[in-house]
Amino acid sequence: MARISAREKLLDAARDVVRAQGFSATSVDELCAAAGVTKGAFFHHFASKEALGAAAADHWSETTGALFASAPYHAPSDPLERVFAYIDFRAGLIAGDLAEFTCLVGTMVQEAYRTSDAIRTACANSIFGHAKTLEADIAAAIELYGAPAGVTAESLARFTQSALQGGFILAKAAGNDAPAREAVAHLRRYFELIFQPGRKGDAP
Amino acid sequence: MARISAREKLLDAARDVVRAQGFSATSVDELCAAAGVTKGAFFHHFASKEALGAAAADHWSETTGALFASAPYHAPSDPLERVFAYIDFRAGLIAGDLAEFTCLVGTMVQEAYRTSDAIRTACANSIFGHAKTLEADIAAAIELYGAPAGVTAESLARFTQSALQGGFILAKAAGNDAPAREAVAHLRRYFELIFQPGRKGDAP
DNA sequence: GCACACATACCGACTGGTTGGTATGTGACA
DNA sequence: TGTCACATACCAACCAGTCGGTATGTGTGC
Repeated sequence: MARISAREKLLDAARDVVRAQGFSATSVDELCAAAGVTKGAFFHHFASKEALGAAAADHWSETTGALFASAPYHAPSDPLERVFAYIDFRAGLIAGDLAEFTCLVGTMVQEAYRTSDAIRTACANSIFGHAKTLEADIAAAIELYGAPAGVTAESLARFTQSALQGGFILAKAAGNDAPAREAVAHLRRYFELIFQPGRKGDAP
Repeated sequence: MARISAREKLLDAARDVVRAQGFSATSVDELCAAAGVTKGAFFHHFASKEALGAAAADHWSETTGALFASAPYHAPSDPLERVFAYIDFRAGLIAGDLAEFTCLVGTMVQEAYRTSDAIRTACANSIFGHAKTLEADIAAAIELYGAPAGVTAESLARFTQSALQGGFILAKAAGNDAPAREAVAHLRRYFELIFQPGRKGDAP
């Protein structure tokens, strides 16, 4: 029976509680209670609350990275199909409670971008690192099918994350997941229009 | 000499400090110091910190509402040109410090959507209310030029806000305004592709 | 195979400062 | 003279972080 370390339990608790309440509004005591560990354990593993925040962002990068790496959207042989499969996979993740499908690092970086460079950097690595995993497929799709002038794979990959993060904010405001689903649908249509056959003004 | 009331000063201070630090991380004392008023004045005007948050969101709706209402993007006679002029106007607002051009209510709703219904509602009214001001022009553009099946003015208006809010998050992560400008550029291209002449599959 | 030295993981009472909020006072103006 | 718009003083709860201590390994020399 593999026992879960206090560190792991705190990281998992941080993921859940921070997505529901935000980082600043969550106290160390609350985190410990949610994780079922003591304050001593907290400060044994993390030098400060800020360090826990940065570690939680790194942990998020690792767990979501593994989820996306093993996801089925990499299967199609056509790169453009893989991109659409990615978008559809993201749409499928939008289900259940808001705090379950929204983004930890998107939430944290809004609160801490100016007050904690450690957290800001860890969140930036998570978001832009994930965007980077899409670049190869998008670049191959552009190579194969062409794209309007000025469209680059890097920029397009980043925009997928902008659309998603923005959808999450509107979903939180609305109190339901509809705006997030809607944002993904528009994102998909944007890609369909960019790569539609017979679009004028560019060549593969 | 029109004296500015403590209430107004607190609302303005909240706008600036909350955009820089977040709502939870900002204390009432800090707000009072930034506004140059005492704690007595704070609780004379607001029943609680939460009430100040909701009032700040409402104040944001009013001031930004006035800014957009008097902006020059309403001038063109063609509705689609007005939509592009709006997008370009938004692009022009992205300048200077991150805390100066990012969105107060987008920041607040991420922190408070689950803990304060008053704040969540005020933020939702601000975001969706602003989106609503775009609907007439977008609907007229669809009427005039047609749009792909499934595209509605309401949904498209909301998506403009998703793209912007997401751009702000990535900008905060990056530490500069580039991702926000980039998001607006992609949003513009999406509209160009939706309304491009000769697109297949639909009629005006 | 066992004693010893040291390391890691954790515990929980405690502290000094901060928090949102309250109670009471005061000057200006109607 | 009353009431509105603030100011001052204060409080109990809570905050992040500390600290002395314990329990359980783990590698090493004999």
